[in-house]
Amino acid sequence: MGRPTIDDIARKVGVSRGAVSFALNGRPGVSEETRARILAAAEEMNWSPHSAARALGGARAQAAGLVIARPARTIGVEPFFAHLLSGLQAGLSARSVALHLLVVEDTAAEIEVYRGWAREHRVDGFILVDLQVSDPRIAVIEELGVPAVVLGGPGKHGTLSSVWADDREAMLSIADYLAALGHTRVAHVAGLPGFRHTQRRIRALRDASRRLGLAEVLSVPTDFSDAEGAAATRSLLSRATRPSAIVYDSDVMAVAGLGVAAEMGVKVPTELSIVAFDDSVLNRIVHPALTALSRDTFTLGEKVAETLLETLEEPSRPRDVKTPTPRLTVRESTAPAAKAI
Amino acid sequence: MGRPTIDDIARKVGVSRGAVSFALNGRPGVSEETRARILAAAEEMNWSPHSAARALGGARAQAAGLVIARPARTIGVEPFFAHLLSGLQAGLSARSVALHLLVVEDTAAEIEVYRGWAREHRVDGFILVDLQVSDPRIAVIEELGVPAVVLGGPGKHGTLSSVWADDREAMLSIADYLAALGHTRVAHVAGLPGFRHTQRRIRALRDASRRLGLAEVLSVPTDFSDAEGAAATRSLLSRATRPSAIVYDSDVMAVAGLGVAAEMGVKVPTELSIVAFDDSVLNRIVHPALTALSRDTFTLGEKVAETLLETLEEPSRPRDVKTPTPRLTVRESTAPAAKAI
DNA sequence: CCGGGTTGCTAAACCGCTTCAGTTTTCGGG
DNA sequence: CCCGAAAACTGAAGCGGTTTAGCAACCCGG
Repeated sequence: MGRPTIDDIARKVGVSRGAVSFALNGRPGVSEETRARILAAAEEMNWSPHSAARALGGARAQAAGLVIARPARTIGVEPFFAHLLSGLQAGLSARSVALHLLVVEDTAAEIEVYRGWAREHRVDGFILVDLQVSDPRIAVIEELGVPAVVLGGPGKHGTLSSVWADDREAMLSIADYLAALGHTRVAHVAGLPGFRHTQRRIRALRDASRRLGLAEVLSVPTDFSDAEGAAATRSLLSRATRPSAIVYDSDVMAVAGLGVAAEMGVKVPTELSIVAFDDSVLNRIVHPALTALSRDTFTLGEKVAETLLETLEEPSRPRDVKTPTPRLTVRESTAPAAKAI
Repeated sequence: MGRPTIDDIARKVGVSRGAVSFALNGRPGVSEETRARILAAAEEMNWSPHSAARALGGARAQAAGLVIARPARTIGVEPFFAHLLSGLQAGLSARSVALHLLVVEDTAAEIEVYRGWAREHRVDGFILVDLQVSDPRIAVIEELGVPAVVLGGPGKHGTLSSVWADDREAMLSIADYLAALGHTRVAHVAGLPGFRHTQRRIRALRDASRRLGLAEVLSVPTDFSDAEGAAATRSLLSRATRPSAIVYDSDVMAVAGLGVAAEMGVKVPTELSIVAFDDSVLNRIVHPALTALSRDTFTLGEKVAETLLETLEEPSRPRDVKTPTPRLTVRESTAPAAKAI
């Protein structure tokens, strides 16, 4: 015989199907005594609900959807996503909600997937990452009427929940630290200019440099790849007055930059300080180890999961969660600025 | 009004529900003319099937399950999984099969998830990774009667399909290359001894060293972490007669090892050659760039997806797919052995 | 012109669970 | 001891598809 159904249990216990359903879902309508017998029988028969059948009656699909729009081969270069995923998992699986994951090439494809999944009732909610400056996805999700949480903020995005860390404040703390070390010529190898957090970081650094009286900050946008990170570094270090400190928007680019410094004979940290805006093993295993902003991506993922679950419960009340501002982990790649060039 | 259902289409076209189902699924039972009208209506109404409803009637869930049993925080340290995921996605989404992903702490939990997902009909098939020496999961999956493909081979695993690369041959090619460079004292920083591929690599290297007349090879097992990779390297380089070449079972450990060499003043590649058994940006961005065995993990993922889809079609006939043996990409970390110590 | 096989379609059952309108039982208050 | 309300439970409808049995119309050969 196949998997046991709710009917099998009903027959065995000698009650109706409805009663079994009530008992198994902890709703009123059955006596405690009957409930206990039903639960025992279910346990004994090793029953578990057929997820599809449940989802049919308009109920939850018990799944969340995450679509990542990046060229497939570049994914996983940074540990960021993997950590985020782990955290998401941890948060979701606690309530046995599964994660539907898809990697697509671009935002257009991403939006199509949202449409499809919503129509097919495959998921109960979405998680949006890589928030863009003027993000077309927000409107679509709102139109679909599916709960969602946006990673990256700050502030609400229409009716959607959001979870965010204060990139601005984080960048300011880096600037403060470098200024305190005596650096005046600070450069910035940024990420994709279309991303919201890239813009926030660029602006924060510029503001800080004004306040601290640093020379004009140079922010170079890249596509987050190691190749562009290296290229940007090469160009920065080739300038007549080269920067004494560089902030990188990702760990991969920071490591690539470190390599370029070595290649060009620029000593780290005596001649050049390096700070990565993201932490992972990568920063630890190179020499010198890189000073980095440690945000706990795993916990961030958990937070996102939690927020999504809450939003599912109460779709009418979107959340706005700020996560702790990441702190600087100082390692060997930062030192006081050299007196002369 | 909510999403259109098959009934709406039937009403609109003026046929029965069954006819619509036939038409939409390309089965005989309707005339070409009616079929065309139904398809047009479905298109116009922007209909798509409710996945749960479909899954109910015993049909496919259109999802594959992947459970990874590793401590959540260590996941994503290596790009391997991310690349594999991307490839899987590419392969599965071509036929719009989704991927159910879960990260758990250990094999026991992993097995529980398989049981649950199978009972709940959440997935049509499983993908097993990190094949262990005597793997308890195989028997469980077989007992559950759910199609699956095992990544890591060689050979069939009971009734399950498998996809594998020839680790043995790959390791032999590394040994041959190192021997040709004149290295006689080769060491090996291996991965988890419980994994099948770790054992195969260790054995292959030992066999090769006999054949090539190298000194006894030292294989040090680790947990794949950068910390243990560094520790193993430190211990190897502290020996009275230290190795002139080290092969690492992962890129992360290789980079960590490179760091230790620098820390101990051992010059790479003049005094020590380093080879990584796995390739990624990591190997490219450090200096010197690491010679590595490049397996195309993305394509591997695609292959796994493809194999799973085939197995779903014909569960009775398990596949056994061998992928191309990875090739050595030589960079700057390998050189002829120094004449004297 | 009739019998038998196709073809094209309909109606209804079914998948496993939830939910809701009722019905029966229990129980407390007057 | 009766009445009404609450509690416990039943039975059936419904969710959105697939599938099967059945039926009418048509085609063809003898």
